[in-house]
Amino acid sequence: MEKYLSQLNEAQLEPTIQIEGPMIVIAGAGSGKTRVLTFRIAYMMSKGIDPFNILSLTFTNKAAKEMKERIATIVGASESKNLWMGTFHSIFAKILRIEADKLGYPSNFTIYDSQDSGRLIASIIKEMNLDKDIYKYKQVLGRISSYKNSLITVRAYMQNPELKEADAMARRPRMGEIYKEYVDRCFKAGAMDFDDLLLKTNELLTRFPEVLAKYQNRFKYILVDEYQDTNHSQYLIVRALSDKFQNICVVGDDAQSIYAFRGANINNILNFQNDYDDVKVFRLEQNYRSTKNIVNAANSIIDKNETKLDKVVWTANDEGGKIIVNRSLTDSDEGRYVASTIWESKMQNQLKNSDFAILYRTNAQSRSIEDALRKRDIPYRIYGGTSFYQRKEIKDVVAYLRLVINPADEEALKRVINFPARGIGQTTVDKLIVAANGYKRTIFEVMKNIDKTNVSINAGTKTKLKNFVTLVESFQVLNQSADVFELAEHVTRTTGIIKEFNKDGTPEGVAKMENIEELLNGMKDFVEGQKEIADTTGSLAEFLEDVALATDADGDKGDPDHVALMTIHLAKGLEFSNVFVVGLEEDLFPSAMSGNTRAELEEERRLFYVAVTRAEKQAYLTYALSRYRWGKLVDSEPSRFISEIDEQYLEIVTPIEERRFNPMLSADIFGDAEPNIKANPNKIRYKPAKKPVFKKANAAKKEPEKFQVTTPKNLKPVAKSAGEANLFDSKLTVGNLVKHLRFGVGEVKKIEGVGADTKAEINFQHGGVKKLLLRFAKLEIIG
DNA sequence: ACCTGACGCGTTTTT
DNA sequence: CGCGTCAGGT
Repeated sequence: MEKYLSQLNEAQLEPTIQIEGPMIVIAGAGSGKTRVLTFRIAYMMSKGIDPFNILSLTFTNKAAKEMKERIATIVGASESKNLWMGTFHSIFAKILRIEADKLGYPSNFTIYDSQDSGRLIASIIKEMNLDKDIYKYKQVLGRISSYKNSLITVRAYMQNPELKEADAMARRPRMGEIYKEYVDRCFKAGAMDFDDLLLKTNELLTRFPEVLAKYQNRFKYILVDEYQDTNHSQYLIVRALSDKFQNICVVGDDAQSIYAFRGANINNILNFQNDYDDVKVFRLEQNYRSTKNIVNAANSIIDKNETKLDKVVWTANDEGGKIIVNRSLTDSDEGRYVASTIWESKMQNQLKNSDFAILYRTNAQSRSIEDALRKRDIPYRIYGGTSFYQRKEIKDVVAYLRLVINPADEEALKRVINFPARGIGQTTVDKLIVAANGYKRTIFEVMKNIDKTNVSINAGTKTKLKNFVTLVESFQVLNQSADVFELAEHVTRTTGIIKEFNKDGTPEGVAKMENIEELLNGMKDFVEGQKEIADTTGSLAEFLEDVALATDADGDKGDPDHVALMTIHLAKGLEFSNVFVVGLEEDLFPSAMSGNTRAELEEERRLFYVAVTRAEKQAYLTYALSRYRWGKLVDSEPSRFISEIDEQYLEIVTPIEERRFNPMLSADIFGDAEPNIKANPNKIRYKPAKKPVFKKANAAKKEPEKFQVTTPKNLKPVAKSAGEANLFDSKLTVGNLVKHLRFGVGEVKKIEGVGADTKAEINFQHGGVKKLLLRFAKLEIIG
């Protein structure tokens, strides 16, 4: 242990070895907070504290897994196995399953994801004959979610005239009824939504003092990471559990609080010192991650916020390169800039794909970037977006499995009752829902006993319903003997899902089949993996829980050497050597939705701070003058955030292609950007371009063609300098021997593509086979 | 019950 | 632009 502790600086060491009592660690970006948490837990265990008594709450399951593995290497796997470490949602889902009967829930309750919740609410709104343009299901869901996060139950809502009035003012007087119906239906379906996992935990801990005492005694030591992103419901759980022993350690950075939209309350971290007696406060202010330029630039950003704790992040690292700011004409030009810059930088600095990340404000922005990366054959992976488990075909298969575990699961049932089509239409389903509500039974029970009901459904349809019930029950029987993989394979075959997607050879169908195959493979891995873990059964229920709480950040499959594409939210806690923050435009970042209040704008600014502080060596900020939004080309202005950075840390690149290929534009754009920042803070000040982007590598030679990557149309053969063959329009053929600056001599194996995308596959004596874009590769034909 | 085509609306961010 | 919803036809 001593060996590990010696790796810490003094500021890190203090909180690491402070075990007892309430404490807060205010940890600046890149200050080694994960290391402190990890070592602290290992240290506690080395001092004889039973891991069984330690509860560690993380922000993602991935973070928990990594931390656990790290601790295992220090104290041994058998010890660390007993640690309770995970997200609020996954930890308390586990506890709720144990205690479910106290709340009237089955222990195998379903977890509804946001899509399930949304569909149920939409269905309720329809059943109540409400105008769906006024009662927008997403907004209704948002309201309900925020009630739950503030512990406003249906009963509390009904007794609160202010809330009712607020909803009535928003032209939604029947909000309370929807809320009640939604809660009732979830309960009847044996389902909890994400917010319930926290709300019901609170209910459990308040209503049952003996349960509270049990977990208080169990979790004598509690750690909470990313405390700035906890909501009220989570706050109360932490308070309740830590109340007896007060060994509570929270870690966080107010400057990185970016989840207010989901109910996170920044005051939890700002006020922590008032919540407990004799709180010890630690500050980690030395950044080990980034260059001076990046740290200083980030500080100049966060300085603009009023709400913040007192903290100064600094670094002893190198100065580093300035943050490069690039403007493009359109979003696709922006994509091409990013792709070509990655390409160049990889070549010239010997970097891997995984040294790069591209971060954006909204998922929709990934498309133009993807296109550009694909064109250059740069491997990438998109994190988040519609994640694997949210795809239709996957949710369909999973819905069958959910029914096996919990046939009361209304959303799963509605999903697959007529998929693949078996002649049970909407009208029938509507009748079933009405009947189920009338009989106070689940839809599945009504179907099962359809002959004993007075539901007016014709005989043929009744038979179809009975067949469906039999089908699901046969799966339940198989589940007694088969593992998850075997069951799922059986399900996809007997339901006709496989046939459904195979019937037309459309690319979509093929892709869906591949996804289902991937799901099955994942199940096989799960079954294999669970065999090694003693205290799990590898059961279907466990698999489904993993699926329900899977995070987009979880699971890294495929080639690990890829460029990472993700939203800034998802990038929190991660670091990359080179980071591109794209789409820095007003109404996009900061988002148009956040322009109303100072608090919202400050959150956007913290988000920008998070984005910039992901970078270790080099950060790039890009924006486009126009961008496709909703299929229309929309003009955009540079984000105010760019001009908020102290300009001494920036290097503003003048995109040469604008001048070269758009003489009209270049005159306008370069002319009107006068440096009147005070009067118009949204306008960026443009310095004349001093140097090209790749100044170091290109210092010796001028290579204007680097900036000509706009559209293929614009690419014309460029004048060749002596001794350097530009092969763009050359007669390079298969079999030629060529010489490359870095890779040396090689033989041309294949030529593919046309125009700007012409690529040659070359087998180099030393570098192996490489695919090179001819317009960039400086090749000399030598034979 | 189910398919087709027209239309209209939406994008913050996620456990 | 692309998805989901709805009316109309079969």
